[in-house]
Amino acid sequence: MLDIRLIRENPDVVRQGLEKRQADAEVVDSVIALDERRREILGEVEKLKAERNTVSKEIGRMKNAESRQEKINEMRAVGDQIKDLDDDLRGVDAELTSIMATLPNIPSDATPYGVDESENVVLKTVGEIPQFDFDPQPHWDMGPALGIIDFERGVKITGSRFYVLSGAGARLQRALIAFMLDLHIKQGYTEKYTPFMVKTATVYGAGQLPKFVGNLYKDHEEDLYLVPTAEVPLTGYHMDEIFEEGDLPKYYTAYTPCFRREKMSAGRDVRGIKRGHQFDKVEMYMYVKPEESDAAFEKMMADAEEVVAMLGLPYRILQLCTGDLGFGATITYDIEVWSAGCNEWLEVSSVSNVTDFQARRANIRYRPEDSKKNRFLHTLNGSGTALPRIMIAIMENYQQEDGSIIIPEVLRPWMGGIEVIAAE
RNA sequence: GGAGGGAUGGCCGAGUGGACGAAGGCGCCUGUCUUGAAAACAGGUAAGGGUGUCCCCCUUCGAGGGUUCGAAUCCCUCUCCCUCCGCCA
Repeated sequence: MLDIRLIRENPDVVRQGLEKRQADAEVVDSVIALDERRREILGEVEKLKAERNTVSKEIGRMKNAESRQEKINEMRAVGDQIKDLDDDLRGVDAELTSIMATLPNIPSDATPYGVDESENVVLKTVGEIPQFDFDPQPHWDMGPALGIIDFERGVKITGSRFYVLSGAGARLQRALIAFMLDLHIKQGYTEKYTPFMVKTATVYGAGQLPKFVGNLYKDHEEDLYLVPTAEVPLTGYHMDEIFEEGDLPKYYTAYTPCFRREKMSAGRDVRGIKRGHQFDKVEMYMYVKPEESDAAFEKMMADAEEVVAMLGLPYRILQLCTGDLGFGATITYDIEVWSAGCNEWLEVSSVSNVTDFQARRANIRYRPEDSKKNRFLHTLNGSGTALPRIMIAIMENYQQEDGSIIIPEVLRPWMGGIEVIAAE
């Protein structure tokens, strides 16, 4: 959610921000009109309420029955007016917030302008793209051949875009999760195990609603959503709370499965495990003071980078342009790893500074030491990292001619010492 | 799933139609006293909003509706928590 004051006082900043994102900037005008109307009604209704409050107190003290009744009648009329105005106000308010809820965050000045993902900027590329003296296979061939990914069983028990990991494949994923969580703990994050189902207010607070209803799974009977990312419960974790300044920053990491309907990507990436309706992810999340969020962003980025670096995967870092930024983000870096079999860069992490956008929606503030006024804090989120795609990169980049896979050294402690995954 | 009880400020806890944004206590802050601290005493101590800026107004006593001139207090709906029974990993 944007600050209504920003829109009121600097509408051009907001318009330009929306335009940079290739979003419709005209809504700003309706927001301003509604805001004006709202404050107009508010002024009127508050004046009437003030009158009613003072007169009602007088009535309580009045002895003379006649003049007392007269005042009561007067106030009854005032009460009717208040009721009408309150109804108007409710209507205007609802309309205003429903529009506000659909406005994305304003891009940071540090985010380069661009129309769409084709204009994202490669900041750096690290590691050598592996060369093979044989034809490297894609994971969707390797997985079934090694008996570690079972696509047919996944489809049988659930449907398309579901798969079963088996034996060393399942264990590899579990090793990666443990490796990442342990690394993030060392980097200063506190591990959280959160609910995988959340209520509407929680999804709204993280900014996934109302805009992304179509991508969420929902239990309509209980009115609960399956989390599309750990970012959602980690935002909700401190919803409606006020921190003391000294309690910040808070760094959290959490493993969760993520559930996404992928309605927008129907027919895309249907092969392999690149885009499933259910995938696992380890997430990093930060609550920080506004003046610290730029530095926090750099830290989180470095922390995510360490994951892929330690795994020895060739990767590159992309800075998203304004046209490709996520809904709540002001600035985002993506990490992509190379996959030798699919022959493409795979996005495994996305680190964003959301500034006060989620904090405002979820009502998360802190009390500055030198001020009475509570302020919204800043939140950041980043994957550290998404499991299936990391699995793809490991399988494809560490493959050998006989179809076996070498396990990266750093994972072996969690693999029971297994060094190679080979066909039985 | 069945039966009952509850939700008030940072915490405990009073309050069943008017002087209650809310007694009292704890905690915290400031001042007096003190070389300093403690104690004692005095004062202060919620959030949000407003074409208000040290003065005021509005809203908020789990949430949302309603009754009333006036609601923490009465009515309705919902949520959450606790106790007992049943079921269960």
